[in-house]
Amino acid sequence: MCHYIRISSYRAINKKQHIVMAKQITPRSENYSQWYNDIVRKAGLADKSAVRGCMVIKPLGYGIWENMKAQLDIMFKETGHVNAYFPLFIPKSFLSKEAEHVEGFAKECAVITHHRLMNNPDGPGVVVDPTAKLEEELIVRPTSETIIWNTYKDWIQSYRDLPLLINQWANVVRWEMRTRPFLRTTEFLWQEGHTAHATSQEAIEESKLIHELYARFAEDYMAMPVIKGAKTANERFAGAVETYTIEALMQDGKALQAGTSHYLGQNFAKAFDVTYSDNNNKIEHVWATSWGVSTRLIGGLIMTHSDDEGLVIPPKLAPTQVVIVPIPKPSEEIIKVAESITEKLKNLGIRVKIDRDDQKRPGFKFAQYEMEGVPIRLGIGKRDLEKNVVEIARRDTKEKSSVDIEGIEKYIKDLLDEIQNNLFSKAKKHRDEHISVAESMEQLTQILDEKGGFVKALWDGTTETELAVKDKTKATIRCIDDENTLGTGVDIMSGKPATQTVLYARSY
RNA sequence: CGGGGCGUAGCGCAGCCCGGUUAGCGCACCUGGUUUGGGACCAGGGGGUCGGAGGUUCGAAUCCUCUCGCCCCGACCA
Repeated sequence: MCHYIRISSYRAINKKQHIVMAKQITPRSENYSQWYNDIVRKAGLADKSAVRGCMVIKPLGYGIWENMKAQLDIMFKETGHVNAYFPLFIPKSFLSKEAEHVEGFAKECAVITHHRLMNNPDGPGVVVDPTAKLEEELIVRPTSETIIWNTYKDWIQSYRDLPLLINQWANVVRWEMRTRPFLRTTEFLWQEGHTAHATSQEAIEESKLIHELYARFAEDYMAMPVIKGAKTANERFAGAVETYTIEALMQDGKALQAGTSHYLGQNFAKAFDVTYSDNNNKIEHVWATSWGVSTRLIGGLIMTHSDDEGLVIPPKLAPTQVVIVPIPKPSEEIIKVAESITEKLKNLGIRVKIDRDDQKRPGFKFAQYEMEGVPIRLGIGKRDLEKNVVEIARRDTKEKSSVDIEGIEKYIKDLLDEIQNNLFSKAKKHRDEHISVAESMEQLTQILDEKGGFVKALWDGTTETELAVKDKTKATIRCIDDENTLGTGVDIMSGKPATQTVLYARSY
């Protein structure tokens, strides 16, 4: 049976509409970061808040996060992890126990010094009560390694207690100089896994397992292709022996670090004196990992798929996958059909919504749902019902077609998969087209300026060279190429012998 | 913290330079009507201590001083 009766495109829009739309959302070509801000605000993902650097995550943004969280949580549990929850506050002294760790985070910590307010004796309002000063200040966690390892000390005695595989869903605070919605906010939501192992080998395997898991999540669920690799010493997490990263490429050619998994060696075990007895009753320090992804992923999602009409959400993460719009507005007859389709879709686990508003006109709603990134829109009007069809519009290609109501649920289920796959292929094509090779600094600079994206080059392995390149080009080493594609030769910056291939990019 | 810019209705802005009726416009909102297959139209209506404090003046959104906040660009970073 052929479902397609008519295919048309609504890419062509008249001049007046162009002007109307331009008022609503800045085109990417004009100003990419303004476009990003417009998407966040106008699609209703997040709002500014009264607090500097902090955002209100609105239902659409939070719905995407909930879907990400639900899937990641399944994946963590499938790999043997369990959830727990540790305090928001960390005693100041904990932070300084691991030298590199405190070095990395000290400059961006919110500090609690008092625990009570009082009426202002000199006027209206309240002031901090000076007598309520804390003996030891508390830090609002920028990450939880320290409080968790302080706890693990009591939990781990024997090799039988290992491995300890714990994740927590939490909020953290990092007092950044400059913030951007989702990409870098003062407070953000994330998950942080913290595991303890009996051997170095096991801990390394764990960190690689999660690295792999993150890449799978990014590609299969977010439809966001990523490059996997290790960070350089300079870019490593404060306190880690090795940091594995997934790096995505945004539409403007800048890279985004989308998730990191750290092998911590025995650094935290030693700092917090976490030891276990092995099966020979010998005392050893445990080996550790930590790993996290945050609401930053939503920023990555936006800059991977969305367009000048608004947000585009991959079906697997879309809070609403299908919206049904009665045309021109709800009637008893249309609602009856809509509800019957809804029922069938829900039975297949598809998230569907009927627009029951009777005020706005269809054109307005179409534009609105495109702005909000709903993957599939069904239009049902009298004209369709006469032919027993509905109009299907897909968000990714903006194609419209008429499809028989009979068997529509299967058609939609397949179409959701197709959209998911199409978004991934499109993003992958863009990413692949933006991986270049530079054999000289001139080439590197030229590629970064004209094309953007990842640029492979040989590196001599020194931080000095890495920083010199950053100074010259604003690009950093996003990760070390696992396969060392370029083999051996000389570093493009220093001219010294080089045995490692790295990927440079300007990044968020 | 450096360099730019901006605070006037929920949002976007004009007015300020050159002080002078009742502070205005678009969107949004409310009411009524006509409409309704790609962002409807007409009519009526509500909403403002002009970021805050002080000053100059008969009179301040407008001039002066101080202050608070925000945005963009850098350094920092997931």
